[in-house]
Amino acid sequence: MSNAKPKPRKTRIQKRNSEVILEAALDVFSKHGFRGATLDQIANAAGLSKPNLLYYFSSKEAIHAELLEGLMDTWLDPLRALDASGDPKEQLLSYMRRKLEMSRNLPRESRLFANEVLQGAPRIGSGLGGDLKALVDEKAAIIADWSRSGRIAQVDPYHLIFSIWALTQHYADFDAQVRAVLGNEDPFPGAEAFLDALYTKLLIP
Amino acid sequence: MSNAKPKPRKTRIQKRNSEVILEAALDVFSKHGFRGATLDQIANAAGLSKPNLLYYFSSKEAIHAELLEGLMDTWLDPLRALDASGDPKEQLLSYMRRKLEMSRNLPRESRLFANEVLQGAPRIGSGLGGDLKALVDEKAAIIADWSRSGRIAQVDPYHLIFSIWALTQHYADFDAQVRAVLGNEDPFPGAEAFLDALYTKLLIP
DNA sequence: AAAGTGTTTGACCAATCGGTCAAAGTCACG
DNA sequence: CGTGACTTTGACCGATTGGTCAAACACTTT
Repeated sequence: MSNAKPKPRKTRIQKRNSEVILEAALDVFSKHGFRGATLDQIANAAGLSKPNLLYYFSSKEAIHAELLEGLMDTWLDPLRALDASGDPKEQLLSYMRRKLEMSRNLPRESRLFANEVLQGAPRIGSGLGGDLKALVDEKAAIIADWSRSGRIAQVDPYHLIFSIWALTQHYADFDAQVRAVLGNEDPFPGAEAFLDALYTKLLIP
Repeated sequence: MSNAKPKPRKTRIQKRNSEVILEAALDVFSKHGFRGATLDQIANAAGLSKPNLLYYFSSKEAIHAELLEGLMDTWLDPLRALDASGDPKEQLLSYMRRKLEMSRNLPRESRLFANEVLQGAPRIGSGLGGDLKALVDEKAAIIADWSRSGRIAQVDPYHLIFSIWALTQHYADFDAQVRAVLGNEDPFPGAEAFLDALYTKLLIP
């Protein structure tokens, strides 16, 4: 509240080490959750000493907060790209594919969010109620319009968005379960084919 | 490996306190994850002292393990009920509805599993690769038969099952996010209507 | 090369963690 | 009522945790 962190990294070393720390922290936090992660693990993964970590970030919470904040934008980008003037079915399928690709390419980020939301989003609550809700409301209105004008089937736009989140992130968040069932085969090609068919059929007016 | 825990509770007090402890532990573990939960929290929630907890369970891990094991059956029951001789669409929709109902009525159980799987299922790995995989393989074969005989559309049975897991459990596991977007409105009626339409359309041959 | 700024670390700390133990208390039952 | 088994707990322990601090080190600038 009182003292805004000095975001702008000044020196070359500061920039490099901050990035190294955030990268290591993403690894550790996504694997063990906030409470399960330790500063020693992060410091070790970053190749720095623990006091050195705390020279760059004032606390464990500060690292976690900066990670989440920095990721939020990336995470919501695909939804932002949903274009009211595009072809409805194409827009929604492309949104789904982008989210699925993010699950494949950024599974740690997905699990970081999942850990946070699972436990009630205690450290991000405001971000969900604010930016996220506003964005979803805006895009849900677009989808509702598409439904109303008969360009896609009648669907609840909120649950449609939820379904895209759930189905795509599942492959990152529940990777252990998916792999336990499928063996070590890459699930993403099959997932994309399935989801393509699923949403194509759903959206037919 | 060496010494099987004496499962059978003998006295009345033992039965009662074991249940109280497991109930409290479910609350705490599902809210904070294994690492985030403390014995003091569980003891406090159960209304017992910490040493008293450890009189009934030999360790924190033992409580967690018994919780997971006891829940696994309940959790897989709806899938077990999938009947090869029933009507395909009705069977699958009814499986989905049961899972959705479990998300509504047993959200703590859902989050307990989610926490465990999210972190790579370190304390349950064998259960996933064994019982779960066998059950899913069996039911996937049934669904594949339905597809092959043209009674439902051509769908990958594994991803169909994953989708039911993802879509139903999402409402329990990501409750914080759902509520942040929808307000405090109950999401389940809308979810059921949406999922009904989704799977009805998907399964049409 | 000297001074000042920025960086790194070993040693340390209070708090909390899971878990132990001996002693005290309570219960069932002959 | 008395006795033996069952139950409860306060005090305690070693390990780990997030975090501090002063001193050492390195780098840049003049």
